[in-house]
Amino acid sequence: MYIDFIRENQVIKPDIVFVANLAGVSPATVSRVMNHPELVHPETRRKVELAVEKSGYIRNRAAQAMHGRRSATIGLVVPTVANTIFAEVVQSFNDTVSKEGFTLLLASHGYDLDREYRLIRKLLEHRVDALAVVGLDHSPGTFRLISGQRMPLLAIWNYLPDAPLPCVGVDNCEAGRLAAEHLVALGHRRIGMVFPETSNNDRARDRKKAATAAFIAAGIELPQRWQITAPYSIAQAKAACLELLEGEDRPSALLCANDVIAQGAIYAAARLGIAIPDSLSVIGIGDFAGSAQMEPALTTVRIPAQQIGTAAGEEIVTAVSRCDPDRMIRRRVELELIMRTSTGLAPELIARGQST
Amino acid sequence: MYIDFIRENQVIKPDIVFVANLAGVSPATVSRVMNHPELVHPETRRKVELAVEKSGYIRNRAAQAMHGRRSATIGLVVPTVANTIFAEVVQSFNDTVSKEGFTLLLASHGYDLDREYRLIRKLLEHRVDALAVVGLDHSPGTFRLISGQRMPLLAIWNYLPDAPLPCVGVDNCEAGRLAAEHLVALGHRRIGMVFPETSNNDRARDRKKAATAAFIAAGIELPQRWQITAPYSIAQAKAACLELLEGEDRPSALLCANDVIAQGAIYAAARLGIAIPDSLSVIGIGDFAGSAQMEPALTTVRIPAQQIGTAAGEEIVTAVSRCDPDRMIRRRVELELIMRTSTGLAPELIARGQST
DNA sequence: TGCAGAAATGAAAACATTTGCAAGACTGTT
DNA sequence: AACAGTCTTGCAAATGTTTTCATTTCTGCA
Repeated sequence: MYIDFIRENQVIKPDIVFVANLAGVSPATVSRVMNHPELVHPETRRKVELAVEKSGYIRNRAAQAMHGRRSATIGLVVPTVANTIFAEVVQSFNDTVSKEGFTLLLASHGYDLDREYRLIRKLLEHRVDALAVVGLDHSPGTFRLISGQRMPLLAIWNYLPDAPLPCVGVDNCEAGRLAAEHLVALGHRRIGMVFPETSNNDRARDRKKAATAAFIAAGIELPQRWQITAPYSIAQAKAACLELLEGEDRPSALLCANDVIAQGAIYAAARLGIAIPDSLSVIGIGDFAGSAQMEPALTTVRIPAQQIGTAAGEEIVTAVSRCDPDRMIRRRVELELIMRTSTGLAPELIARGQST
Repeated sequence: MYIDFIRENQVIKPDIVFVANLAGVSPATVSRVMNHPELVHPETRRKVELAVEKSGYIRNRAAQAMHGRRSATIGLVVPTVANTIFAEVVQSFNDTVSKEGFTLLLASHGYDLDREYRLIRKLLEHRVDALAVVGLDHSPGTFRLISGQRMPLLAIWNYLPDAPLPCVGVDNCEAGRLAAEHLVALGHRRIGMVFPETSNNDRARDRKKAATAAFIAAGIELPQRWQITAPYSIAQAKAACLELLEGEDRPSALLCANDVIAQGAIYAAARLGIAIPDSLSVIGIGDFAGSAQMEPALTTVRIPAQQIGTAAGEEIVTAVSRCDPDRMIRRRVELELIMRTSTGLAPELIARGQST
């Protein structure tokens, strides 16, 4: 099919002037057909489109980007895509911006903020039209880097009223508080918490702080031996919870940093034959895919990942098209406590209920 | 900090000539410092690096790509990233190519091959240095499009000895066969299968075909009422399995297209109080994150996603650096049956064992 | 000191496109 | 038929790099 364009054993990659010649017009006209079709006469347009078709021309975005125009790419930096956690938000964000003609440049740093800095630099080298990052916690270098650029930047997943960055997401403090208050309302007073290392993760940090505050406000003590650390991995969370739950002296409820950890906790309980929710309540945060279907179904604070991804995509697309990098929107997405069957009244209350 | 570079209220984005002037060298030298540092005198190099630092210069990959050099991007097209299915492979693929300085352009088509075509076109516009796609099933347009490009292309996830594309992955026929033979070996003869729509999904199709063949070879009939369809969603798979499993006339084993569906099946059984594996065996394919930790732990055919992602990343990086688009490697990654607690002897056999 | 060869640098062309400007081709009106 | 205005289109400059080639500078050796 492309045999016409092979000369002297050399494959000619059709460029805009090749197409122009083929159509009998100037390169400028071809460019206009690609970018502002309304400016060219319908008949000419048809001729050009035919030539494009015939030559198999694929326009070069690099050259376009070089001209100061848009690169039609958007950078997205996430801690990881391997877990369910961000996969959904990546998906819906991608869908949204893709619909508007943008392509996603994805980078993941594995909760390493130095690596994040380097990745963002690389994305800037590619002249992404906008940049989305997860969370509000970033290295000083990162903040310096992006403040030097005149480019829309958006933090997703987190919301804070006084965030230093435009953001679309949820209030993680509220998430922690909601989860804690639910356990308090059910009468639990012997409470364990399972969180990952919070030093590079503002989401986990906020949740933990707020949950702790809520418990203390309710006059509940949080013994150190029930505060454990596990990364966002079902396997490691399950292992950590097994250790915590075996033996007699265990909490009556577990507040988990997210649903992945909560899943691990539930499996650990199942393994040990601890009845949920009768002997142990487990609450997560996130409401990831599958949490609702588990048996027992997981009580959790729903973070509408899809909604966040879509909203973030919309915000970033409008920011790019308005060419207004300083638009400081902060959009808050609502949380919701989803009560399912993994939490129940504290065993103490049940016992008392039975004895009366 | 960048105040030096603001003139007449106009922010100057430092380009290579700006840096060159600042360092008192020519643009060519700056370019060399960035790309072939060994060619420039250490002292000059230091001066340039200082100027780069001072000006906050970020090199423009678009301009670089335009020069026919590499764009330093690799395109990856997946059906979806929302499920656990491909998330792991995306992650390890990204990690691998990122280590070599490439950035990932990600696109997802939601199992729509026409959309896949359009996305690939867009990636070509961005002049990705190489392209990876999932599976060997693609539209004729896609095949035509990529065969016209002289660019490394790699199919990941699937392996076929006579694949029309270079590929790195597993043999899905073998996966289906392994799963089926395991159930046969356990004595099951009343077998149900839960698969998604296979028209746009060669992986599911191969698995199903091979499993069916294995059952038939073992003289097992597959009544239509036990062959059900459910997409790769825990919720929908659970719903479909609930319907299949309630009532008396149900199979003794379920072969699921992947672990997501198997999870749904297990939850459905749990909901109905069907004992696994005593009354029902469930086998999946994939061994996704969490499958090992479930209670009961899922018996499955392990697809080493991480290994595939890494291997694919390596292959594609060498293909790019060798500039050899016609390198037709086909790399097969080994499957492994992982026996856990979700499968057991057929109830009929247990009963007979008890009666003797 | 002179010279060959190596090392370091600069000048300028090339890459594929977009767009401001200007010119040419129409349209309808007087 | 002349003219003003509107549509179309082409010319050419500009975009930010890389790289070839040529030139200059340096090094070691006679």
